[in-house]
Amino acid sequence: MVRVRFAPSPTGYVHVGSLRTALYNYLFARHHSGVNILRIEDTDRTRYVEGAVENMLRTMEWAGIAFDEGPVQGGPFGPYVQSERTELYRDHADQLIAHGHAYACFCTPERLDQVRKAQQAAGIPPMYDRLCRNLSKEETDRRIAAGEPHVVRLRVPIGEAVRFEDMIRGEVEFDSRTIDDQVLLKSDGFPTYHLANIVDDHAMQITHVIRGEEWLSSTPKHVLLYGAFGWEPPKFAHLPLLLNADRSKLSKRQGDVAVEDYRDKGYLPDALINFVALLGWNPSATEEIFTIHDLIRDFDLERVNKAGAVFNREKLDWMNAEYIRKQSPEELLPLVRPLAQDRNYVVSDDYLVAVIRCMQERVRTLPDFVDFASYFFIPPDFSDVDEKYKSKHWTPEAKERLRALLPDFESLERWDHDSLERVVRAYSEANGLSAGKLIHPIRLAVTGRGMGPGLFELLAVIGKPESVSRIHRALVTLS
RNA sequence: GGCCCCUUCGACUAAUGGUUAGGUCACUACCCUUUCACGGUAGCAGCACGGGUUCGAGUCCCGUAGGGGUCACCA
Repeated sequence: MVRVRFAPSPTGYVHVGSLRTALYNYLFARHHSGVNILRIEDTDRTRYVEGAVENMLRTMEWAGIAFDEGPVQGGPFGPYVQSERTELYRDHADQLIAHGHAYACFCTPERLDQVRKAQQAAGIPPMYDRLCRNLSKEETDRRIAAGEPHVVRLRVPIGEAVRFEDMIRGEVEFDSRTIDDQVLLKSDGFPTYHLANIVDDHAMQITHVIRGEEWLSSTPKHVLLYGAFGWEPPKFAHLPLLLNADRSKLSKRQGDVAVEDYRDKGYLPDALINFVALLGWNPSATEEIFTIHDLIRDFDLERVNKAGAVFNREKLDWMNAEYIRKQSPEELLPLVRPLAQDRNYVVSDDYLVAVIRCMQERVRTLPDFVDFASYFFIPPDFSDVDEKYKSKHWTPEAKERLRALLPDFESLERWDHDSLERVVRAYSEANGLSAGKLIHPIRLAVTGRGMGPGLFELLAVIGKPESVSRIHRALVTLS
């Protein structure tokens, strides 16, 4: 039975890289009819962020990533929050010490800092100098009994090759001389990531550890820990990193990295998921749009790439537009409604649906529905009018034609697309001009813009009284 | 700097050792068209470099260069 886990630390928002890690875990679990587990890694009390867990839960739900075991749904291996399992870690640290695989270290942060600086100055790799590694049991016990602050460190074997098989990269080997005597238990009694992670992965019977490549270099420590406990390590799969445009690790400084940012900017969850799924993995290379079911059916860790992938916003925009086009206007309504509300646009559902239908194939994100087409909600004020378009189409002759056409509009009984088109075409034919000579000035007068939906459908949505009055008004105010 | 990982169009990627190196985004042109989009057609553009193995290398091996990650009582 495949059992995988997504193990975020609650830092306040969900990084898109974390989203992809969570997604791959989810896809892998579902593909193999396995179990997807959520575990909160909150062992750093100094980084505690109020509400971060709740936010993460909400974001995962928005993204459609479900968990079979976790803090919300519980499960046979709980609790699924590390800060509630500290006793377990302490017991295991003791066990390690008892078997000689770990030792207490009394070095102060100040001393460690000094040692590190000296090493850097000397040009040698900064590592713990192992001062406390060979303290006698008596001295150790005495100092602990005296209440001296200490940490517990892993006793890394000397001169051993540590190797493991990575499902994505193949065999990876480290010389244990390059591995630090890692702190396992901090002086506050909380475990570090390394200890808690291994203890929990084993306790929760995790079969595959799927995580970001930034963990690759600490994996030998984990392998050593499994060995020290006498446990069989899980299979590892280290995912390539998500990158900025300059190919550095995707970071906050260079744009949006939080899933919440994309949600708030009007990206659909299915689009984000589809996009992020294809960053580092591709099942066919000819198809780009995949439903979550497609992804589950096709997902295969063996096909995950080794190299990092640049997060390309333009392709995400395109994909989001694809997803928006695939929805029905009615499905989009509840997503657009709050945006209209935010801008104090008061319109009926029917009206909003009509606007959505007009704009659907012209937007990339949800807010575009209301921001690209504010004229559906409020009259244009021409403050940001396209001067080129205006000078080309808002000529004295054009205004004359509009004045002449207006009575036909005012007397029009059925104000719908076809009737409007008939009237405009009839007029232009009768006067020997192309329909564009009428269409553009009307568009400008009614919308204040030189682009947008077809004029007749747009007028039909805005309605007769408003359209006619806007034309009248433009005729007097717009010079 | 040590260690580890990586390297196909600008970006995401495909290619049993035998292809004119394919697709998608972006970009360009054209078509459609009342504008903008959508849609359609075409185009631009890539195997980091050097050796080796092989009849044949993007693909296997070695090296070089470049990029990245990591070196905390953070995860």
